[in-house]
Amino acid sequence: MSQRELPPNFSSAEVEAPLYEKWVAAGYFTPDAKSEKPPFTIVLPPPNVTGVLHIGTALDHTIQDILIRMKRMKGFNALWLPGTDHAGIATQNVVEKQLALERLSRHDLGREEFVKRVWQWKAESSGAILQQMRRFGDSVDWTRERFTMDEGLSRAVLTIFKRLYDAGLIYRAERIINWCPRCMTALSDIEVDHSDDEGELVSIRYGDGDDSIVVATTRVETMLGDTAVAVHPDDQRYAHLVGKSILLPLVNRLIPIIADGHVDPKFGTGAVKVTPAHDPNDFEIGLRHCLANIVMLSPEAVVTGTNTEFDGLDRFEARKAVVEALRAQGRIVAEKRPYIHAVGHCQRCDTTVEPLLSKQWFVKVAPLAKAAGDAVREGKVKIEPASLEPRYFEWVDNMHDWCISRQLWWGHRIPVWYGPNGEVIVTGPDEDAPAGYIQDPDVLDTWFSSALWPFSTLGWPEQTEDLKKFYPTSVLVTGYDILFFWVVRMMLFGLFAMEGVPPFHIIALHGLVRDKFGKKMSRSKGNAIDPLELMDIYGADAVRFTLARGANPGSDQALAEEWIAGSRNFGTKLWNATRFAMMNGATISGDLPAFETLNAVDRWILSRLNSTITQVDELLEAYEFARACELIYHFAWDDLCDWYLELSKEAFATDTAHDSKRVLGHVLDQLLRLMHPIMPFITEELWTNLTGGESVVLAEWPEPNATHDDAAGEKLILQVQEIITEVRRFRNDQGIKPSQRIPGRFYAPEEFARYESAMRFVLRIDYPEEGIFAPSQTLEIGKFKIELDLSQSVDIVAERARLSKDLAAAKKDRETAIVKLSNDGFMAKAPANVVVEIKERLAKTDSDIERLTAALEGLPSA
RNA sequence: GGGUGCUUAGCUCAGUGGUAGAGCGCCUCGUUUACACCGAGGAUGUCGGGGGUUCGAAACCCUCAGCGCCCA
Repeated sequence: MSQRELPPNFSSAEVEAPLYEKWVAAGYFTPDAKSEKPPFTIVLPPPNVTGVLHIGTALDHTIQDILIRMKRMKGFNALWLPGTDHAGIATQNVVEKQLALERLSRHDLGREEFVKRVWQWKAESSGAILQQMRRFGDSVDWTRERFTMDEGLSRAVLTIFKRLYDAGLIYRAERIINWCPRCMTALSDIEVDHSDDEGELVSIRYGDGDDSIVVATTRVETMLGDTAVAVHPDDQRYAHLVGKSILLPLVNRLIPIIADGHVDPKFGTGAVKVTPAHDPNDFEIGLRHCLANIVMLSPEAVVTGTNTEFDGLDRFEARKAVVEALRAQGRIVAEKRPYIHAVGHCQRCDTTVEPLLSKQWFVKVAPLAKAAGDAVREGKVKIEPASLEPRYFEWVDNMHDWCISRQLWWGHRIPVWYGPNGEVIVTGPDEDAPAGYIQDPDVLDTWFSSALWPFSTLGWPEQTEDLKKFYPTSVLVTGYDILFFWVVRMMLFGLFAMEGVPPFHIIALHGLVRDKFGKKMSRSKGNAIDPLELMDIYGADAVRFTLARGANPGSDQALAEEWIAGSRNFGTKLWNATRFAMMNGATISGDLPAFETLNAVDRWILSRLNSTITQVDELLEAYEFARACELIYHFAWDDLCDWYLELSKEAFATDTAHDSKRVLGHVLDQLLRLMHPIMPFITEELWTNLTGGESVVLAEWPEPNATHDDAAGEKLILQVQEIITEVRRFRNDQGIKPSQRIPGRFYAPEEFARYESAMRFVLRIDYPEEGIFAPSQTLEIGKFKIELDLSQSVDIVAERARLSKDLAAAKKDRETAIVKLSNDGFMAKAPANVVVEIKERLAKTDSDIERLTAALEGLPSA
């Protein structure tokens, strides 16, 4: 093992990429399914093939990599399985846009050619995010990379579809679905984003005279498809009209007035128009009253089949035209404008979604959702943090049937075939439909195949070695924002396909990354942060540490570039500390000297290391990444750099530090291991240089050592720190430059004697020269006293201010303590250790006050 | 409308009953045998308002106010 001197700075740009390739080439990230080691599995939430690494993904990956790297170091057979999602609509849109540049539509190519074209696009231009993951340091197993449309996963899709169909859990029906007139496909509820938009609430009078009734709507054009007017059964205002019919304006069709308990008599006039083919609530009313369903919009959202002048108009043009026509008839009773109401938009293209009656395939979710809810209720699956459980239950307990058919070409084609005489058959893998049967043209919702991800990627439905070894997965890490899109669906299908074995033991949810003021990032606001740019400037480690440091379970975090710079600075600090340690001979060879034989500074840093290891391990296991990072940061920067190295410099300089070299080597070795999951690159570079080992990726995770717990030693060093801080404060208040050396004499209790030279070194206080030493100032800190010979006169005013401030603080502390101790209730009820603590505090303030008062009186008057 | 959070230093946030914390920012000093991407020192808070429980409340309960998210 040969140690070389490190350069003065860590060059992330040069070092990171080669390190990553070294890891991959060495096969560190590829677990062996035959290994006897216990498995630990995470499946990567598959990014869209069209995707890039944005800041939210970076957080998600940071957390997963921390867990995987830690478990790998702990001796688990750790698998982090990567892959991508075919992302039906998103990908189809990308390729359609390309075609548009050639003035072609997908219909010009035809289905087969178009799909070929998408595959070609995937082969050529997808996978940017996979390269970005390498730069980020993700320790995924690339040999197991999967794609939701590769052959194995497609077999899984066919298998589960058939099983669900045979179990009666997939059916085809006419229902109101969300229709995107631009994408020309159905959408599931969660693919629709609701926003409060400005619209217009129009009140229209149907009928005339005593038999007229006023209804209100924001989608006036749908009145062309009305088949009833509904009122509440108990509403006396309309009791005389129920059962009668009324003439629908413009269309001149007679429609019934019905009573239905669903109508809210307090909203508007208490009467509503019923358009069963264009509104989910109206559809339900229609079913209860056997109303006709009149579809009055084409798939392009153009008015059609109403036999009115409005046929051929786009829905928004028709809205205006119908209002004008009604106005001409004097039927507009009121117009409220602007009227803010929730409007659904297509998640992919933002087009206003149209609720439309349509024949689609659905998953019957009730029994599946019950099982998914129970798995969490029974504790088979834990949600971290538990505070997000109510959201999960709220969703699974009220889940609507899931519309799974999409009128797209890119995706898993629905394995249903229709025979010449209306037969319907479903084909599993390796099954063919009889001749003359025609396959359903639609494809499945993208989330249908992603719902299988935790087991389809491991080889299911085959009983592969991987499946046996790595299922169920250990923990699923994702943002709470896709709990419903994805996590719930994996629960539904996983429990069904795997006979009640849930797809993961733990669901660990994190929040969203926001800008430095806590606002949502968006391109339009210009506050979006690009992790790739930041990696270029500060390195992947800095981005990772910043994200981990902000990751409190389940809650959002704010992010600013200067905080990433701070993390980079932390890396540099660690780099220089290790560099300095190596220059001073820090080593890991030989046994660690017996703890009792070490000096208190060495014992102290080992004791601090020990509690840091213990707590960081607990916190990481509890998904408390922010708190774990905080502890690491303070141990490394404050304890190690600012105190241990400073207090040890004198010994290193005089080469009296044989044991300390071994201790320092040990501390750095352990610290670098502890930090490696969070900052993999810099720790690898430092650790291999320090130890000569092959790679910290494979190093064992630090174990706490109970024999290194040293409360007494920690207390002693704490006092040393207090003394040093007090003297520094004095020097600072007196305007004495840090570099100026001062003669001084120490009067210290026995236990400090051993550290006098270290303290003198740090404080720049020289031993007094006999005969010349003329003390002009005395400082007392507890039982510790220093006499200083100040060549210049003491700044009396500054010194009085300093002492007065301390005196005031001591008096205030004394008051607080006395109030407590003279309180009978406190004395009777407070626990003994608290009482003792307060008494000690009182004693300390008493002596401080005495000392400070004397010192103040001893000052010459100004 | 239903559910669920949040309100602590200038900013972003930790802190689940025992003397209020961190990072960044701010002020002063500084070419110390690692590091200026640094060091030393310092300033800054009636912990949203009010009430209650308790010997003791930033923390537990009630209430009011403001902000947010999810679902309808």
